[in-house]
Amino acid sequence: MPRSFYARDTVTVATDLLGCTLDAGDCAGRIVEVEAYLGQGDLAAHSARGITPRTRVIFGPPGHAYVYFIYGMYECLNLVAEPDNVPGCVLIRAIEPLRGQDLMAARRGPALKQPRDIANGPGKLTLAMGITRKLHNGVDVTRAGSPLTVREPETAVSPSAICTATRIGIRQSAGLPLRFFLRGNQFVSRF
DNA sequence: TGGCTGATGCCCT
DNA sequence: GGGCATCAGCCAA
Repeated sequence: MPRSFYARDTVTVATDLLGCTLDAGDCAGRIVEVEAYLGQGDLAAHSARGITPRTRVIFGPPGHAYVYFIYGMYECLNLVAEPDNVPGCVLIRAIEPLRGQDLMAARRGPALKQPRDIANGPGKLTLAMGITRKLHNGVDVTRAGSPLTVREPETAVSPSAICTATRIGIRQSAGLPLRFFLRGNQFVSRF
């Protein structure tokens, strides 16, 4: 997807990312669940307290990856939205595996029981796809040859197929309807 | 089936 | 030093 795709308001980018193919080179999947983190009035967003060494990329140009470390052991992937200097990003929470399933399952390790659990959560997704701060934070996902790219949906997503809910695992601004997922998809983390 | 908890490290106050 | 955009295993029902 071109940079203009990401240079829009965060909620629009979030819903339009549903159905897109996320490609990490040796594996790929269909985005089925996302959350929007806004620049203003959203205390759950890392950008809520301004620019810090960690949040710098969220304030940078759109179409870049923001990867952060959480709970001492997990990485989470976001895609930066909004024009340059305006904060806003989309957390990628779950994918439906399309390519490299065996590799992803191997990366997840022996704890993995069912195929649907390969990447149905932000920490599982980055582990399965080999996404890390060291390799992926700040990379331009619109650049050909980037270690992380996004393509338009293989099958179109109709607006009626998108469910809206509150975000998972946050305390502040918890009531905002900023989580979006594909209706009935078995690879979503929570229905 | 659902709730609780330990693991574990970084960021920011 | 407190809190955190998580996960898996354990326990009680």
